[in-house]
Amino acid sequence: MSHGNVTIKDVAKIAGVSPATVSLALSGDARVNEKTRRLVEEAAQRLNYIPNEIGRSLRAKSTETIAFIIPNTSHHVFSHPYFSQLLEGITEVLDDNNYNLMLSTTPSEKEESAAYDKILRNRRVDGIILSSASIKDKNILRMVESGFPVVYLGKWHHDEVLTVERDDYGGAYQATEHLIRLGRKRIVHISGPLDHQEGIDRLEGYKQALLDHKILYEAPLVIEKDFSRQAGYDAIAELAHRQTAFDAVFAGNDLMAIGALKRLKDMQVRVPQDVSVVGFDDIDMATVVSPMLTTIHQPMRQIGRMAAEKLLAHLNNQEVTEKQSVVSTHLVVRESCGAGSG
Amino acid sequence: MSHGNVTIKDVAKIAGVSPATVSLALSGDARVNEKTRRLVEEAAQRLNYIPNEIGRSLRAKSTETIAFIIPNTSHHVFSHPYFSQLLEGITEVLDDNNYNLMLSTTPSEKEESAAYDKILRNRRVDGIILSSASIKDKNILRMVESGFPVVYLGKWHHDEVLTVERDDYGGAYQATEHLIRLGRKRIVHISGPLDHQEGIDRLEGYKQALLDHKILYEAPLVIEKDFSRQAGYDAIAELAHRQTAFDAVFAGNDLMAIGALKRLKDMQVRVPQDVSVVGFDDIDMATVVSPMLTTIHQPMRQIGRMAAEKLLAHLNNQEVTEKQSVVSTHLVVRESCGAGSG
DNA sequence: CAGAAAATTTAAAACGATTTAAAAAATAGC
DNA sequence: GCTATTTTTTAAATCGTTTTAAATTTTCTG
Repeated sequence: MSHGNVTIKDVAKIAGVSPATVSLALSGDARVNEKTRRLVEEAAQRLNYIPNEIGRSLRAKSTETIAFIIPNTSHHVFSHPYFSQLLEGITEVLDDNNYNLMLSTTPSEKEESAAYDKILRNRRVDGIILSSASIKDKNILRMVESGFPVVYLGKWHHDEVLTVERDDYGGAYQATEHLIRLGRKRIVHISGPLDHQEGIDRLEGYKQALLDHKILYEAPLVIEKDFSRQAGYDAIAELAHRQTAFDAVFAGNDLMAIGALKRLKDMQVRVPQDVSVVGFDDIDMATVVSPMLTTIHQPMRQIGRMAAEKLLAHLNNQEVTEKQSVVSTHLVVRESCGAGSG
Repeated sequence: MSHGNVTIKDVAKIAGVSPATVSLALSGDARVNEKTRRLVEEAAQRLNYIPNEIGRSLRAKSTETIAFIIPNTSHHVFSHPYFSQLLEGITEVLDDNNYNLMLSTTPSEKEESAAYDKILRNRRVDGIILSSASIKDKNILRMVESGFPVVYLGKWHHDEVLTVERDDYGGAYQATEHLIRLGRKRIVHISGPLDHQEGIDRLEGYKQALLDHKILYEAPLVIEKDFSRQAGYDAIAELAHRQTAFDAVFAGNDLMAIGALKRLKDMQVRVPQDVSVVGFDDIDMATVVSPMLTTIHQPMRQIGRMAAEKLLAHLNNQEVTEKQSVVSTHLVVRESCGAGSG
C-alpha cells in the first residue's frame, strides 16, 4: 500500500503537532496533554505508523536484541538434540519481553579475535547468551570478561560473571551411584572431551561416586570421546578389542550411550542383563531405543529461560542476586540398567 | 579498555582526514588515494575501530540481517527434529556472506495482524525466510504477498513468490509404491494435519500411487493426526480398536511412524513380517529404533542453504531465475518394510 | 605557465528516531 | 488584569554512519 514508509514526521503532520510530541505521546510520557495524546494515537493508527527501530536504536543506544552464540566446533552445533529446547526457553522469555533474538555461531577457535570484538562492539545486540565451549578457548574468555553483558551457560571460575549451569558433577554422581547400587563393579565411563567443563565435571562425579563406595578407580575404564553416537559405538568396540571386562557403562551423554547400546547389541551382549547402561541429557531419542535408556535429565528449557531472564534483568539494571545459578539434574530410570525400581 | 566507543570521527582525527574520507577509504572506494587509504587503515587498526552497524543500517537502509520465522503452532516449533538442520543450512550461507540471522516465532494465528506488520516494517531485517504454516493462516498470506523480500519454505500458489519446497507428493508416491511392490495391499496412511500443504501433498502422493497400481483407495485407512509420536501411537490404537485390517503403514512423518512402531510392538504385531512401516523425513531417530525405519529422505540442510541463497540473491538485486525450487526426496530402505533390497 | 581535466578530499545533508532545554500556552495567585 | 507558576509543546542537537555535490588539489595539454 503506502510504500514510502511512514515516519514520525508524517504522524506529526497529520496530528498537527511536532515530532517531539509524537515521540513523547507514544512513549507514554506524562508531560503530554491527554487530548493531544489521543490525537497522536489516532493519527498513528490511521497511518499505520510503525516506528523504525533502527532509528530508535541509534539514538537510544539499545537494540532490544540479544544474541545467542554457539561456538562453532564439531560437537557444539545446532544438531545437538537439546539445543532446540534451550532455544525454546530463551525465545519464550524474549518474546514476553519484546526482545529479539539473534543467532550466531562463532568463527572457529583459531579465527582472529577480531571477529569476537565485532560481535561485542558493532552495537547490534545489547547482550549475549554464550553457550559453553572448550575451556581452552581464549576468545570465549575475552568475551566473557570483556564487561559486555554476558550470561555464560556453564561453570565460570570468576564469580562476578553471570552463569547458568547444570549440575554435571551431581548428575554424574547419581548415575554412577545408581549403577553401583545395582551391584555393578566394573563401570566404564565414556567421557566427553576433557577440554570441556562438562566432560571434566561428569568424570569427576563418576570418580567421586566410585570413591565414596570404595570402588577402585581404574583408568582403563575411562575412554575420552566426542559426544557423538559413533563415538559411543567406537568406545565399546575399543574395550572389546582390548578385552577389558566391564558390567556397566556410564556414558557422558545420551548419544554416546545410544551408540554404545548399538554396539553391545551387535556383540550380542544383553542390556541390562549383562551390562547396564546410563546416559546423560535425557533427549527424546532415549525413549525410543530398546531397551529404553536410563539417563540423567537436565531441564534445558528451564536453563534457557533462566539465562534469558538473568540477562534481561542485568540489562535493565536490576540487581541480579544470584549471579551463578546451578540447576539440578535427576535420574530417570528406564530399562537399560535392569531393576525397574529406583 | 577504551570505553567510550571509537567512532569514525576519532579515526578521522587520528588519520588527519575527514570522516567522509574514512568511510570511503574503508569501503574500498576507488576515489581515495592509495596513500590516504593506508593512513586511514592504520589509524583504524590502531584505534581498533569497529563500525557501529546501527548507524550504518540507518543511513544505508539495509541491515544485512535476515529473519527466519517459524509459525508458532503446536506442530511447528523448534523441537521438530529437522529444524536444526534447516537452521544449519541457513547459517552456513549467511555466515559466508556476512549476514546476520534473527530468529522469530510468530505470534499465534489468532493474534492481531499488527505483530506481522511490525516484523515487516520496523526495518530490523532486510528479508525473511518463512517456514511453512497452515494454509488457512491469513497472516502468512499477507506476509508472503506483501512485497517484502520473502522466501517461503513450501508450495505457494502464486508463482512470483520465491519458494523452496520439498517434493512431498513424489516422496509419498515413492513410499507408497515401495509398499505396494512388497505386495502390501491394505496400506494405512497416518496423515499429518490436512490444513498444511505437506499433509495434503503426502496424502495425494499416497492416493495416486494406489490408483496407478489399481488398488482401491479406502477412506477408513487414512487417519488424520498431528505429526507427533503420540499421534502415531494413537492412530494404530484406533485402527486396532475399530478392527480395521491392514498390512502396511505409511506415516506422514518419522515421528508418527516411530509412534506407530511402538504401538505395533506393544500389540505384538511383528514389523516387518506382519506389517511394513514407512516414515517420512529421515530424522536421526529413524536409525536408532528397532527395526530401523525405512523412510523418505529430505535434504533439509540443502533446503536451508537454497532458501538463504535465493533470498540473498534477491536482496542483492540479482535475477533469481528459478523462483520456485523443488528439491527431490528419496527412499531410504532400512528394516521396517521387509525385503532389504530396494 | 595558464587553463582544462582529472583525481582527491570534504562539508553538509541525509537516515528516523529520542531527549534536552527553551519557548509557548495555560493556570493560579493576588 | 498582571505576574508567577505550572503545564505543554517544540526546536534543535544527537546517535554514527553514508553519500552527494561541491571544493580543492593535482596532473595534463598545448
